[in-house]
Amino acid sequence: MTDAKWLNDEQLVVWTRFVAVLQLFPAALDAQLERDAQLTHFEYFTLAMLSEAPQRTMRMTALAGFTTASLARLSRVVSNLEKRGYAKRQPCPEDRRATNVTLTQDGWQKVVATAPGHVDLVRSIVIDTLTAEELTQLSTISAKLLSKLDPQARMVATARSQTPPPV
Amino acid sequence: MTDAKWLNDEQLVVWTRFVAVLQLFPAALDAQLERDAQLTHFEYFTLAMLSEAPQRTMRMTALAGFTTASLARLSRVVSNLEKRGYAKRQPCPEDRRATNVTLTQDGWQKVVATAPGHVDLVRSIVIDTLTAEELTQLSTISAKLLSKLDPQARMVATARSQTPPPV
DNA sequence: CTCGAAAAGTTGTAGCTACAACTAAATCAC
DNA sequence: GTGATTTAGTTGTAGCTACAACTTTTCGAG
Repeated sequence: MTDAKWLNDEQLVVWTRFVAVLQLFPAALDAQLERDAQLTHFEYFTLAMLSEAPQRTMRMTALAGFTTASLARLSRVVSNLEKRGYAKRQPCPEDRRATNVTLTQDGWQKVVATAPGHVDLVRSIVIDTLTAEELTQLSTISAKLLSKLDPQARMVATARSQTPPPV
Repeated sequence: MTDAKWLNDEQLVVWTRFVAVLQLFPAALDAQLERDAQLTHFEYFTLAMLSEAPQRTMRMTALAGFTTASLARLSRVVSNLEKRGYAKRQPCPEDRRATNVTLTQDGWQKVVATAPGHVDLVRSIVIDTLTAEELTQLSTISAKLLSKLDPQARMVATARSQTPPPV
């Protein structure tokens, strides 16, 4: 690895702060969504990704990529969403190993109903707090971190399309 | 809340990327520490904070502040660390509601042994990946986010002192 | 003083996640 | 073609965390 053993004071401050962000941010997202929509952030994000896919349908593996999750984790979460009527699984005709997940009408409406409040939170914490310049910086920095965290970039560039509900 | 309903494309990219970081970073930290030292990142961070406290001792509530955790969570983790001989609890004489946690000799050695490998990871993902300028930016941005995530700033500025093992 | 509220911790319970083991289908090599 | 490997997905199990309920002690008001 690298040579220097410890972090200097400045580096330590950055790191410590960032660790706090890593700790608090997911909790804040979960708290808002759980309170307002009885969804974890991961569940919401999964529904949101599905809502933007063509036909609102995606293969499990693709969805796992978009949500940066393991197939195991996604499988459990989709089962749960299915139980609640927000998603539906169907065997994929082209590849009989694969499974297609589709957002149901209820799932779509859930996303539509939930998105505004969630976007408000994201705006209030990130978008409206940082300057345009800082937002750009965060974008660049995140991309660099991701290149180390996920070298093969399984987490695709998030193909955009369609109309509303985004993240 | 704010008025605009959706995020524009740029904002969406930033947010999506950042969500991926939020997802992958903790997993990477846990994976390295679990593999090399049979510790979660939260456990390691707890030990590291203790290692820098005067007397290597802190009240539960203070430690909860430094680790940005709830008392409930910390209590369980400290119990576990105690079972493994890395920490020790003692009733606080000044306030009989309170509990002091102390890093044991074993705990200290665990931190000393674990820190280098962990610092390597942190360097390789963050410190060495970003330019000095970007590090400063990340620091500023993190501070701004924290001001929203934790307005009362329970998470103190991480009083520094003593010698090695830092984070 | 003394009573009600706040602070410091702990713990039961339910839900989520990681890891590993496992099935089934598609591919690749020869 | 046929067996070995890889890909897609599911599920058992153990461990971690959040939330809420509950003690015990301290503090503040009157």
